[in-house]
Amino acid sequence: MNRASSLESSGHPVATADLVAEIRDFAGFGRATDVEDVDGIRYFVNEFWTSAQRKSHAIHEISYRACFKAQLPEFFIARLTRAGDTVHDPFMGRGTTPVQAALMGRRALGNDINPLSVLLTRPRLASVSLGDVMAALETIDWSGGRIGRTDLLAFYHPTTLRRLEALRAWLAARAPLGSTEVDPVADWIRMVALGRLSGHSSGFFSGRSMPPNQAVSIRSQLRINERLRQSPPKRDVARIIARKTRSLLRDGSAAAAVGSRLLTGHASRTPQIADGSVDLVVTSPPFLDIVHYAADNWLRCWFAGIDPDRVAIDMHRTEEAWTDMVASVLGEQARILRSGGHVAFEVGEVRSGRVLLERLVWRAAEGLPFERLGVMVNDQDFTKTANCWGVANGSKGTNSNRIVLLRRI
DNA sequence: TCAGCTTCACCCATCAATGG
DNA sequence: CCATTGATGGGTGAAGCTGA
Repeated sequence: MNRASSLESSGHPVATADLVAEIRDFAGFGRATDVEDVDGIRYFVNEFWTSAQRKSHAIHEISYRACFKAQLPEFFIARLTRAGDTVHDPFMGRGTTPVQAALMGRRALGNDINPLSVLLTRPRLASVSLGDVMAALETIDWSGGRIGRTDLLAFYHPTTLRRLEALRAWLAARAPLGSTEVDPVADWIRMVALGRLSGHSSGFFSGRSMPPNQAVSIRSQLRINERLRQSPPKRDVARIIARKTRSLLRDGSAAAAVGSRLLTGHASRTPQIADGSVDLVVTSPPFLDIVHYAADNWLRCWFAGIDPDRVAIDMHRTEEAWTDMVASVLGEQARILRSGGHVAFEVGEVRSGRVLLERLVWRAAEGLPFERLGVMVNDQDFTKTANCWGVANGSKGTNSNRIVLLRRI
């Protein structure tokens, strides 16, 4: 079958015969790809997708620390798969890859060590409507909540906290953790609530706080309250959930994702996925010890009823340990990929560009059944949270997507 | 034991861009 | 107009390490 010349119904060209040629010849933003060899690795530098914020499907817009733009998986899914093919992300985070795959009619697989990932991703692979959500919110007894943790009053007005406790109890009955029999509407409501727990506007349950992708400690919140002379305002939890639901669904939802599967475990051990059953892997691992997922997620763990101490998120401090981790994950991807399938493995520059993680990934792939096609660098300006500590955008931290491209032999 | 050094743990609390 | 979004790193002091 000549995949290179076929076009699927969505209009995306599929399964290019030569990904490297397409990247080399790419000029979608009026700029030619800069190709250079550094220490035997071929780099392709260009702007490959838009740098503008919020240009992908609205259903992606849930808060999570460290997530790539949906345009990244879209770029590879469009070129390397066709409708019905299987796409996997072993480090799915908020689930950008599986959700984008489902939106494009692919079978979506995903995994993450953090149990929050399934809670944030699964509801967006189901078919839920605003009407379903509004109706369910009507059935909740909002006055029935009992405050368990008074320290959370640093974030919430007592009435808000009682409402959140009522919602937690309702969720525990309708969509218990670890159960496969969850009510998809309750599952959706929990996903939305997890993104509204803290923030800096009236669309969040808390008083003014840091953005919800990095919840501050109780102590810090008390200091913020003092400095701003605020006490947390009363919030209409149901109204906030309804409003965010409307926003998330404004572009529609994923057409009931067929055969999707989400796992909670190590990226290097996914025995639930059969040998040779995957067409494309698009992923991005944690970058060394840069992002502290456990600390960021304490408030969400409370809401969801997850014991944060039981979430064993590995931190790889040294480059050697990190490279070993990547090698074991790539070994597992080699097992589940079909011959001719691809891996797009994204990293960023860390430690002010002194550590080039893509070189470590390149080395980790050595000896595995992969053809190493090169490193694609998506180079563009964007703004980020580091501004709040006076770190200028574009100067420090991660400012580009660097994607190691592999083809399964 | 201790000086001298390195590493670790923790704290901090924006603003530009975009879309409704 | 206003709500919402976004892959930190430098400063600090404690703790750890090394060699005499």
